[in-house]
Amino acid sequence: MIEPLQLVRSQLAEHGLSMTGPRATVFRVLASSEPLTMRELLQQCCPETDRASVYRTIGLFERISIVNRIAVGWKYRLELSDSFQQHHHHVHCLRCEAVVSLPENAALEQRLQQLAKEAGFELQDHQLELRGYCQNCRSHQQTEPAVKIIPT
Amino acid sequence: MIEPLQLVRSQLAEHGLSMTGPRATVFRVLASSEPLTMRELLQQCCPETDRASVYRTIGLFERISIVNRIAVGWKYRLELSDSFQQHHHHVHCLRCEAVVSLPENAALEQRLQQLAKEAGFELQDHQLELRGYCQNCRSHQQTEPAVKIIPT
DNA sequence: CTACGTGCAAAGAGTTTGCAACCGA
DNA sequence: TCGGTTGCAAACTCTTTGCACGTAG
Repeated sequence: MIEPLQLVRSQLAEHGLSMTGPRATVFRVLASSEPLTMRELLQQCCPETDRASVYRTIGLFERISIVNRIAVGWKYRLELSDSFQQHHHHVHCLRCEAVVSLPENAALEQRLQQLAKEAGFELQDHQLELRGYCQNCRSHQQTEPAVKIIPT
Repeated sequence: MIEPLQLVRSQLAEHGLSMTGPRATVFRVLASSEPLTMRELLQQCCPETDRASVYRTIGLFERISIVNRIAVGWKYRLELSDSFQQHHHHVHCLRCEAVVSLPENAALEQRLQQLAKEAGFELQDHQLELRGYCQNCRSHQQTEPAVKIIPT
């Protein structure tokens, strides 16, 4: 992997756009961790960078394929695209909320390709999220009432 | 399949809650179509029913597993849970936005189970979204510029 | 120099909450 | 009757936009 920031700079240049402070900040923050929520990203970028710029940068990065929005639960998170890290999926612990990356799996990818084809679709992209309980949470799990009542 | 509304009524009863007009409306609307965005659901329920009640009902239905929020793109949509329709996944056309249900696929489900297990997770649930171009859109597709510039 | 970018403030969506009136079992 | 429910309005959170100033190439 070459200097990733340079890759971003050149992607921007291809579109006649330039590398700037806010863009570098957003990239750096995303590069340093697991997928982030927008809230977390904002917390790490502001007030050094304005919220609006973070939103604009994310929008731009998505359009030129530097960033992906992925679904975790029904909320989205942001992570660098497959140009910056290997294609992968996530497992998400329903108790501790941990998000873990799964190793790439060629057989799975191939099967999905096949599935789409059978439905008459030309597959461009996909996202998969597994949800369950991680090893740690399973051992510390307390017994739960059979029927949970959570009104309103 | 028995009268689905009765099933909802009994699920509610189990939690000491009751079937009401707004709840029936939300259920009926969801039962009659492909996964809806919250906006679409609101359009079909209001003003007959208040927005707040729709939100509250969806929240409740999720907690007692009548409704699922699924990710389509990075936005969510609402659909009835697997108690009311067979477990399935979706393909989503990137051009015409159509959302199509895929037939259940046992081999795939099994493989996912396996994958999670290898990562030390006990799989509870999962969601998969395929994205691509449907047959129709592929034939009508126009040539696109190699590099799209979409500033700001 | 000039088009692209930024911060700030205000406007817009989308969603939640407090409260008094209402209703289903 | 008595909690659970609802409508309404207000409050909040998240995201987008207009504009004048700043800046990379």
